[in-house]
Amino acid sequence: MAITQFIKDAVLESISLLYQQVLSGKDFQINQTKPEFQGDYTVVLFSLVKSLKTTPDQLGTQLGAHLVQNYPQHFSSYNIIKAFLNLEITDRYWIDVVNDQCNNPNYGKSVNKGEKVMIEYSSPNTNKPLHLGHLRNIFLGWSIAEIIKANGYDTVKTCIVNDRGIHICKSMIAWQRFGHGATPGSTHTKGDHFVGEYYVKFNEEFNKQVGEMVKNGWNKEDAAREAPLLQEAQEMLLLWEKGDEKVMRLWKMMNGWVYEGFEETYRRIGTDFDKVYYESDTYLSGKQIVEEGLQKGVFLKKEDGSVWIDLSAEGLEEKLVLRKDGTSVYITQDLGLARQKYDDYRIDKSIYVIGDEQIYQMKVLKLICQKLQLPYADSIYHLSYGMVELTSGKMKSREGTVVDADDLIEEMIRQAEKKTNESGKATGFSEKDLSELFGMIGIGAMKFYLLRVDPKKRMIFNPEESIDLHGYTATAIQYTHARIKSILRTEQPGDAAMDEQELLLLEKELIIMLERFPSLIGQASSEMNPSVIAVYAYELARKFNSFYDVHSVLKAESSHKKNLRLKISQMTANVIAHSMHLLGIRVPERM
RNA sequence: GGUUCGGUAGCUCAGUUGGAUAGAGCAACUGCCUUCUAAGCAGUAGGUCAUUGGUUCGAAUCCAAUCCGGAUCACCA
Repeated sequence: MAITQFIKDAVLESISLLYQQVLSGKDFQINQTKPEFQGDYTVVLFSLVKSLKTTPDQLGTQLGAHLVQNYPQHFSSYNIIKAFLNLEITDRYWIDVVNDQCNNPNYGKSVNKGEKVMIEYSSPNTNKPLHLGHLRNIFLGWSIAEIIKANGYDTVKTCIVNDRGIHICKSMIAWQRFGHGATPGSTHTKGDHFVGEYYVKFNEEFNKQVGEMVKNGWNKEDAAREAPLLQEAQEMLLLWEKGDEKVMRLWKMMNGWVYEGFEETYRRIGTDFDKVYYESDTYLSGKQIVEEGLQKGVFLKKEDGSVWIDLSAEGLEEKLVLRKDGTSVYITQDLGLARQKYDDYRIDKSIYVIGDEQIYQMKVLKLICQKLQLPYADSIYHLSYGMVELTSGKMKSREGTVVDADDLIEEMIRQAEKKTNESGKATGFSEKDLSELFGMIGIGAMKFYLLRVDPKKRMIFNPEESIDLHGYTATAIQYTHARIKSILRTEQPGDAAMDEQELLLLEKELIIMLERFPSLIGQASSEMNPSVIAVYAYELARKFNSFYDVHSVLKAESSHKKNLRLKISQMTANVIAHSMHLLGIRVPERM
């Protein structure tokens, strides 16, 4: 049990004995004691004095004395300042925490809750390579899945690939007309980039055509609608929907190239999915739901045949769910996919990691499901995150200011290599270990950079400056881990139970931080916020470095002390590694 | 305009769900490698927590209004 929970329970029990009143844990607060005061945890008495009809001083004195007397193995002393009851926890308690948990590989994890959570993230288009925005999405989704898993839920990581539609046909047309049979292999280009180039090519050629048509007297809008290239793409989309063999073959081939490219990127950044959905498989299934909705009277059909839902009672407008020609719109597909997910996995919660630009869309999706009284309606949760912007403003593909994921990854690994070589510590590694180390550092820095801030805030990335490897970074945390491992390679903690001994301030502060880890996972999980873990991991590393600077582990004052410090070090390394794992960041043994 | 998210040090961000004198990193400056890894540590400097009012023992945190910035409100995906 977490110490804060223990204190709460003890205070409640004491109050019921001393005042014959039953209160709840919500009636008061436990905080960490500020460093300028004596004590470890503080009971804030203000909120209690009124209902107990007493003064802070009196309550504090009675409570403090009672706690110290009745829980001597937990509380060693107390003091009262204003209405703050500062409690000092016994060294014995902290030492036991280290003794019990220092080598527990499951420290921090909760028992299985028997509920299943699906997390959808990444969800790329097949005609554009991944960019910085996707990276934030992917890192967030993967990390939240791991955090939720550690908190005792079963998780299903998933991804919906947007692999059909007019935009895909555009790259196909461009490749047919301008590709001259080139392939990723023949041009030594990564598949997703290769296809992305043809999408760009299409738009260039299309704009050229429109420009010429305008010169020949067309008005701009008509030209944009009637341009032969676009006509071709639309014809191809019709053929695709009919399942035309030639078109399907081309589509599969080009998508295959894209997937190979994506796979490579996913592999480099260490991301995976348990289940991948393809829009081409699911886009039709929403129509069935529309049919059911019409029967239930939730949807209404207009004279032209289009189908709508009236959300004015919910403060929104009428929304179209099916076009008059019977084809589906975006929300129709979402409805289909939501059902598919539930049918496949019977999930208790369905998290969508999608940018905050789609808040409205997701709100509508959930509302419609609720109106249809679908069993999974309330399980839908949109985890919206802010866009990544550049110092120069938004990323715009048209202006070539998109930060490409693969470029950034490569740049980061180069940085890691450069820094490592500068440090002169690259000796004694095999070629393979070195390149693995550069990957850990470079990709770790990138992940940490994107995960350390609150997901819902938009963030600004400066492409002129590379992501730092000093200060509040993954690198500093990884470095601390390597430092500890270096100690543990020299000597492992012994098995002997530790005698009664007094903890020094920094030793105790470290243990207090380590003790908080499980409840932090709980917090990060319920907030769905990896930055909670990132902040914690850095603070822990910082605290250890402060400790390391002042106290020697291997040359401790006594063998008891040495053993204690070895155990603290071991536990710190484990908690750092676990925290970083929750962020998708690996930690090196040496660096 | 409606809805919604944000505004904290020069810059990038924390702030334990309302608690004690608001904290980190970067950038600047000063110290610390004959010591278990200096990718580190210790320190200096930097603040009208957008503004105003309210709620109460107590507000960066909650409420209201205002200002500034983003997103969104498609028979686009």
